[in-house]
Amino acid sequence: MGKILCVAEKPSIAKAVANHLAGRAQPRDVRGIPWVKNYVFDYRFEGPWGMSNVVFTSVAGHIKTSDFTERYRKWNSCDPSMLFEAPIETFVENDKRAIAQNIENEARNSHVLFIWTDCDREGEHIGSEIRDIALKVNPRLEVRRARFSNIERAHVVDAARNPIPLDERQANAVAARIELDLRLGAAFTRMQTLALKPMIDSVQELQVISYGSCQFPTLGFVVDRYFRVTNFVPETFWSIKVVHKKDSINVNFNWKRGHLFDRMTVTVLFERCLTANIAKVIKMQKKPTSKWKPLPLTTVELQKNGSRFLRMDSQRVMKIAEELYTKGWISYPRTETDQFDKGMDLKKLVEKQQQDGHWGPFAQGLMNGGFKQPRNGRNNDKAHPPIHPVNYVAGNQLNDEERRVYEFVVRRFLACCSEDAKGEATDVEIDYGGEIFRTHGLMVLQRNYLDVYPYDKWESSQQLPQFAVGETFVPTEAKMMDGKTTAPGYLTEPELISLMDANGIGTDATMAEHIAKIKERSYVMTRPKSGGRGDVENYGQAVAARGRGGRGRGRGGRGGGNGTARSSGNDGVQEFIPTTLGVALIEGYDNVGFETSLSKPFLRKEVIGAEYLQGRLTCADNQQMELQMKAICAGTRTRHDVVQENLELYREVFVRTTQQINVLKAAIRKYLLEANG
DNA sequence: GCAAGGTC
Repeated sequence: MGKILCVAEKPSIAKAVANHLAGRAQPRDVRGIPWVKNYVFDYRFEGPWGMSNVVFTSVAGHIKTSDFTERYRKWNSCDPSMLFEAPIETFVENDKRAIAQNIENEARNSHVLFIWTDCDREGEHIGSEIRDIALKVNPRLEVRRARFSNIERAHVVDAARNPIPLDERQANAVAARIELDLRLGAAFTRMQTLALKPMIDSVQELQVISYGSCQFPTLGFVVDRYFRVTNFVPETFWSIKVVHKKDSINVNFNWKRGHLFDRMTVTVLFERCLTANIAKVIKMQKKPTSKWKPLPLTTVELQKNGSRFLRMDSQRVMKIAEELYTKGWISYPRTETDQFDKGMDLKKLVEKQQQDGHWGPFAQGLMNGGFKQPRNGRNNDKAHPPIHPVNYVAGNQLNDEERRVYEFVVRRFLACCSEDAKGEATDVEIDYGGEIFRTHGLMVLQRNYLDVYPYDKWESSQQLPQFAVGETFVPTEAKMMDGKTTAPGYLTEPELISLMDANGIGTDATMAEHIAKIKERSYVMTRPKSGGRGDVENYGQAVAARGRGGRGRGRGGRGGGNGTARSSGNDGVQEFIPTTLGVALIEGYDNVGFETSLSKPFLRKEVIGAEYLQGRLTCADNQQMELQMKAICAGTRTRHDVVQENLELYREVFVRTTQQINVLKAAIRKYLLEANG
C-alpha cells in the first residue's frame, strides 16, 4: 500500500479534512510543536493511487523566512541603498524547525505529497515551501494539490478525487511581493531613521521611522483627510423650506433642488413661491419598501462593525475572533467571502442557537418556517466561508469582549437567514410657485431580521396626513434658509478600513495590524469621535420666512434640526489624526516631487487596471502591488520583471530622496516647530 | 532597531 502525505495550511483544516476522509482519524502528537497533529488513516483514492496509507498533517502558515545575508543585517553594515541588490537568503527559522522536521520525516517514506493549503495566492506559496522541503529529502515524490473552497464533506471528498498541479505562477507572485516588501521596507526604513531620527529625538524618543508598502498608504489616507479638514473653507448656501399643518400634523417639505450657492437666485425663486401663494399636490404615492437584511459576514465587515458597535478597535476584534475560532465557537475569521455555499447546512447551525435566552426564540422562529436562504454578495475567496457561529456557547462561558463579538457573529448570521424588513413608503410632492417640494414617510410593517439585529436602525417616521393629487392649500409656513457647508470629520476607523479594502492595502488578516503599526510608530493618534460632526452640510438660521400671513423670523441659532445629524450607533468610534511626524513624512515625500508618491501607490488602480493586466504597461505605470501580482498569475508578467522594474522605480525615488533629504528635514522641522509653538 | 504575509 502506498503512502500519501497530506499537508494543510493550518491544524484546523487538517483535522476537519482528515475526519471527513477517515470517518474518525486518530491524532498523533508531533515532537516539539503541540498544536500540530498528524492524523493517520487508510483511504481509497480514485485512479492509480488506490487504497493508501495517509498521514494528514499541517504547517502553520509560512515555514520559511526571507532576510538579507548576515553581512547586511546590521544597520551600520552597509549603506541602506545597497539593500536594493544585497543577497537574500530564505531559511527555516528556529520556531518553525519542528514543523519542517515533521514534513521531512513523513516525506521520506511517502510516495505522494498531496498539498491542502488554502486556495489563495499565499496558500499556493506555502504549498511551494512544503514541496521544496519534502522534495529535498525525497526527490521521487509525486506532488499534487487539492482544490477546495470549503470543508464540507462532499466538497472535500471531491477535492481528494480530483487533484491538480501546484500553480507556480501564484507562488511566484507571492515571492515577488516578499522580495519587494523586504528590500524596500528595509532600505527606506533604515535611510529615514538614520537621517531623521536625530532631529526628532530631542522632542520625542522614537524607536524607528519605518516605511512599508502598506503602512505608508494607510498613513496617507489619514493625512489626506486631515488636510481636507484643515483646508476646508465653509461656503454659504441658501434653501427654501415649506411647512404645512394638516390634521394637526406639521409636515416638512424639502426643496427638490436641495440648496443653491447663489442667494439672488434663491430669493427670486422664493418670491415666486410667495406670489403663487397656493401649493398643489402633484404626487401622492404609497408603495411597499423593504430594508435588506445584511450580507454574510466578512472580516472587513466584522472589523468595521467592531469599531462602530462593539467598542473595540479592529485589532482587538480580530484577536477576540481568533480566540473564539480556536475554541471552536465561530468559523475561521479571516475571509473575504460574503456568500454561503449552496450545499452548506445552515439550518443545522441555526438550530444550535435555539437554546439561547436572548436570540433563542428568534432562532426557533427560523426553524419553524421562517428560514430564508442568505443573500449572496459579490466576493468569494474560494478558501473560506463567511464568518458564522459553528457551535453554541452560553454567554456566561465567555468574557465580556468575547461575548460581544460572539453575539455579533450569531446575530448577524441569524439576520442573514431571516427575511428583509418590510414597510410602506409614502412620497408626497407639491408644486409651489413652479418649484417642487417633497416629503417622505415610512411605516415599518414587519421588522423581521431587525428583531435579531439591533445594529441596523429602521424606524417609522412621523405619520403623514392624507393628501390627494390635485389637492391645493396655502402652506402654513415658507421660509428661506441659509446654511454653511461644514468640514468633513477626521477619518474614523471604519472609514479607514473601507479605504484600505477598496484600494487593496493589506489583506483582511493584516489591515488591523497596519493601523496598529502607524499608531505605534507615532504617525497618528486616535481619540473618541465627538458626536454630531461629519455631515456635509449644516443649516443656520432662516433669513426670510413666511409665518402665518406675514414675514417674520424663523428658527434662530446654528445647528442641525433638519435630520442631517447622523450620530446614531456611532458611539465609541475612534477618529484618526496624524501627528506632526506623520504629516511631515507624507508632505516631505510629496514635496520631493515624485509622480509616484510613496503614500499614494494606488491612485490609478481603477483607471489603468485592465490595460496593465494585459501586459501592455510596465510597473512604472502602475504601482499597485495587487495588480502586478495578478499579472504574474495571469502569465503576462514574470516574477523577475516585476521585481526588477519596481526596484528600478523605487531606487530612483530613493536616490532623489537622499539627495533632497533637506526637503524631508524641512517638513519635519516645520511641524516640530508648530508642535512646540 | 527594518516589511508583509501566513498562523498558534
